[in-house]
Amino acid sequence: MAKKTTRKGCDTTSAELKPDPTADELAGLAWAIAHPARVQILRLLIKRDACMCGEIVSRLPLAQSTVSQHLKILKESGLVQGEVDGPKVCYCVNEDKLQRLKQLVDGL
Amino acid sequence: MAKKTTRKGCDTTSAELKPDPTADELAGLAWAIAHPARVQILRLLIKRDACMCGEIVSRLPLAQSTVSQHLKILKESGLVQGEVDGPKVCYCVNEDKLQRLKQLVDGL
DNA sequence: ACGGTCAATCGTCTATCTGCGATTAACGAT
DNA sequence: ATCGTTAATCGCAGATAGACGATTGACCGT
Repeated sequence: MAKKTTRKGCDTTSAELKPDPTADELAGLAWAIAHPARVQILRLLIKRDACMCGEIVSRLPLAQSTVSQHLKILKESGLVQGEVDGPKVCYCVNEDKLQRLKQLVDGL
Repeated sequence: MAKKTTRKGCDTTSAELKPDPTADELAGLAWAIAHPARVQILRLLIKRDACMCGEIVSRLPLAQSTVSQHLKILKESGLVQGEVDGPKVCYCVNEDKLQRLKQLVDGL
């Protein structure tokens, strides 16, 4: 079987999938910004309009716990990192990861 | 304790959130590629290594129905469009949307 | 008209996301 | 040591994603 016409000269015998680690990397980073609230949070941090969780809460129509959750997701993606500053936490963008995201998207 | 009562009532002081429609737009496009399988599908279509659903199925370790679901999501995002070609459907990338995604990410 | 091929949809199941209030934990200041 | 501020976590609920097999639908050939 597998008599499908050679569509593009590429191996028609099913190359299966290559490990393609960048697919997971890109998907993970994209997932981090796949929610409007997280996009807005990220933008606030990029523009340095906000830095602490409380500031973000006051700018978004979301509860503090919800914002904290989104921040957690952003942190896990690596796009954002938090520096403990006393009882507060100052969040800032991880420029390297942000550039990596741009690079991966641009290379699509 | 204090009085966290009027949580949403005391927001008037700050700028709240700007409508920021691009946040939703970016989140929507990011969501489309927020899954490794969809990243790989998109890449196959970009490289034109594959065009039909069946071809994609043979390259990914996923069932046909699952691939069809992912294609549906990609279509709904606008990144991909399908042209009916007889009993088959030839999927191809919507370059405009792809460029828009790159633009939005780059503008972060 | 009838199969055969291809893709979409249906139904189901599990796992995760999203949101919130309430609670807990960490820290600085008094 | 205690209090007030700030953020993280817990527990709960509803909604949705993700995967699959099975079915349905569309279309081309004979």
